[in-house]
Amino acid sequence: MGTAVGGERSVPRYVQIADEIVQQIRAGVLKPGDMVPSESELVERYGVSGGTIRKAMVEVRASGLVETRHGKGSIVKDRPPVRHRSSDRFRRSLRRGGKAAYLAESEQSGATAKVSVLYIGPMEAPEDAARRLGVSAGTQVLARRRLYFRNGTPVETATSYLPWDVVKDIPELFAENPGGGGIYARLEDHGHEFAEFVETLQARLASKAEASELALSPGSPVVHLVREARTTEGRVVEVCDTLMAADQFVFEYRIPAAG
Amino acid sequence: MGTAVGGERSVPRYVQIADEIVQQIRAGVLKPGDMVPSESELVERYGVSGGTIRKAMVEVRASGLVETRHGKGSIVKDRPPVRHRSSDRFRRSLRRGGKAAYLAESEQSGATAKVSVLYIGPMEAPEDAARRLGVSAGTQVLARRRLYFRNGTPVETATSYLPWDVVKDIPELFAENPGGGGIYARLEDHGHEFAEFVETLQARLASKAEASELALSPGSPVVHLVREARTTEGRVVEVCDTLMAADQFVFEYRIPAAG
DNA sequence: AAGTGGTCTAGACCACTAT
DNA sequence: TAGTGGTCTAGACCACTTT
Repeated sequence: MGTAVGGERSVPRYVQIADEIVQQIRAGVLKPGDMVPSESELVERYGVSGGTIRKAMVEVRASGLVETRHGKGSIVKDRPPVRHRSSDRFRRSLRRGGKAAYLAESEQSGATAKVSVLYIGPMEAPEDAARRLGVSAGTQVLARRRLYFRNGTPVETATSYLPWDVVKDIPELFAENPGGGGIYARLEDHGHEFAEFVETLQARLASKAEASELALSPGSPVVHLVREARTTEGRVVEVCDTLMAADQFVFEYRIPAAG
Repeated sequence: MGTAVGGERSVPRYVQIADEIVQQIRAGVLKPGDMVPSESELVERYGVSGGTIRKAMVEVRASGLVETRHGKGSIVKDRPPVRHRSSDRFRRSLRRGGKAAYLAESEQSGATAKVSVLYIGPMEAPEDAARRLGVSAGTQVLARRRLYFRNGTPVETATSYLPWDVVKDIPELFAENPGGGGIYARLEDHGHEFAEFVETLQARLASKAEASELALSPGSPVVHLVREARTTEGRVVEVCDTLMAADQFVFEYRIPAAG
């Protein structure tokens, strides 16, 4: 029945249990790849009801140390060193190497990387992208939608929007692999010289749909990053809208003091 | 009893209810300052048990649109236009104005801003800050710890660490108000010319302690930003470690394409 | 079929806030 | 004191995974 201890300690039992489990992971008692004991086993071990264990596991999941799958159980996640996403990645000199920024960065940090192309083709520009491109909402643009994997798990979705008049004469931009240096190199090949990239970031919790696309537990934080690529003529020729699992990325920006 | 509908719709009842409440807020049926109906009232209205409403309200809180206080209820939050934290804030020309970056930015977006100084004085450098400053851990440095408010609620904590040999001859750096242009202006007054600022950002969920310091619901996302201020001599003369409520900030960075 | 997590119930007691 | 959210229970049924 509803005994409800409460009076003794101010910290709730489910938090205590969650902390204990998290500590076991951090201390290495539970190693990456190990299964966390099942909820019914935890009910026995701690002598509490299922609901309490359930709440505790919600907390444990929020720590990001564990991944839970429905009929299976909870498994301790690998803790890959987070990827360093630097503003240097758009420097012209680093594009010459041939590899796209993502693959280069990932392999440098010793992880396997994969890109899966979800869609390349015409699309009516969403409102935000249209505004940034300087066209009216609903105008047809080229969309390039990708899903990025790291060590086999999806970590980032990205959709690039490019004005149709810019892309219509550049067939490489319709290919899955646009060639060495990525789409920015192709755009510069065709006379669009870049002046700067402007990135805006906002962190928030993933929606249900986003969480499932990135294989995150609900309530996981994500970073929403939108990049505008501006040419020396002052035109935005690409808007890239990306959503990233927050625990997989550290962002680095260098800001010159001059001016 | 445990009837457990389940079979009919795949989307759980508590999610449906949460979405309905969130929609009412977004549509303006519930306006900022309004109280959300009490949980027991929602139990009646939706004909479900308390536990289901409870879970729904957890979802609603996760949206960031609502603030819940214990014996009181849930109130619809003001949705101030998020503050645009631009990389321009460190340009020398914008420092001359006299105001510190934070106050200027906030007032520009029509919000009341306040800074509360928590501590200014000597401190043993934490490991991360020491490494970035190029001193050994535990070395004495000057720490300046502040709490920033926006419209009366805390949104950001920031701690600056500066090497003792740099600050010992600059008395203004020990004052609550270091004068026009902030500490960067004072450092330049004393011959430390800045070359660049390097910021690293990571988003994650707030710990229990952090949540209470920033008056956030547990499970709210925060952004951890660390800035290094580098002089033309290649020395890091300040490390600023800040923690921000994620929903209060949009970050903007401009990246030159040259190089 | 057995075991796992996911949803839901109906009711208890506690702690905080108002009056 | 009345009303609110916060914790907890004991048990039900469902959906997914594995054997």
